[in-house]
Amino acid sequence: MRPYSQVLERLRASGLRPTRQRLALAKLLFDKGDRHVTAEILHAEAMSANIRVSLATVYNTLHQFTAAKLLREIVVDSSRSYFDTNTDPHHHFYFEDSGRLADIPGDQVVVAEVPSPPAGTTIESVEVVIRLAEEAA
Amino acid sequence: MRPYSQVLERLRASGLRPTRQRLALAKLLFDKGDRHVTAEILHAEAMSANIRVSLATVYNTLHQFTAAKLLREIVVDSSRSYFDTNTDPHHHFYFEDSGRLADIPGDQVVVAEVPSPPAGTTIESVEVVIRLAEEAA
DNA sequence: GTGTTTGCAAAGTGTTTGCAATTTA
DNA sequence: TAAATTGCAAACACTTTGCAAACAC
Repeated sequence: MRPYSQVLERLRASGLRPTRQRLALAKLLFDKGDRHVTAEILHAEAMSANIRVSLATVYNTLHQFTAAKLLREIVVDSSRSYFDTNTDPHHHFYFEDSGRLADIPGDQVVVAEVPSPPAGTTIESVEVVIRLAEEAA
Repeated sequence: MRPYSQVLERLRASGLRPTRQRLALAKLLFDKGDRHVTAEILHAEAMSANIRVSLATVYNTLHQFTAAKLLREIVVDSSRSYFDTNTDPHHHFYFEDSGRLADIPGDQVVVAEVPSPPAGTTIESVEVVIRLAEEAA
């Protein structure tokens, strides 16, 4: 977890001014434990919390937070971007029917034998996504 | 590898008429070994091969082939869809700078300890993507 | 002939951008 | 007050859709 109190210093360290919008979005993101949000979800939450923020600013903020390593972007759906408040290396369940994303807890997935990267490249990340269908087999 | 010769029967089995466009696209896809294409790439290839196909038909065909299990869709980039002619379970390197996708050969990645799926769900697939940055560390 | 498929152009969706007005330091 | 940030609307890239013409069986 990344307490909201750390956010202010993190923003400063990244040269991001702690504006009303950024602080409010940070509060929504980091006050409730680990979360997976899309821009649209976060914008809707801000609206219901009576925070006036444009969708464009939500997009900007999500990307700035990602650059500041407060968030991690997760690619599971070619039509939407997800952002994860848990930036530690870990993996995901993706519920295909509902579009929900969930962390796979702890070390429940282990990738053994990671291959060495092709010459001239470096491994940025190793991501495991387990796609799930709702309903039993 | 899935020889082109099997395609015709596969199409019939899926209730897809072997039209000029579908056969030509199948030839492009399956005659050259394992491939990773986007709709735009395949359309461009068809154009240079003097095959008259609209982009809309390329999209339709890619989805129909995917439904017929001749292709597998790979999600690595939230702005483009990739299709893989290798439908066997396997994993991928993704070259973030160039947008290229490559199979990780054989058993060079092993996911040990796949967690059991949450109640009421079935595992559809386990996908590993190793994201690569070009240039050495 | 009948139902399927195609191609086009228009519509759709999620995301980004240009720029004037506003806010922060 | 200088520089950063916001909000809006327009622009964007990729993908899907509606429908008449062309095609497969």
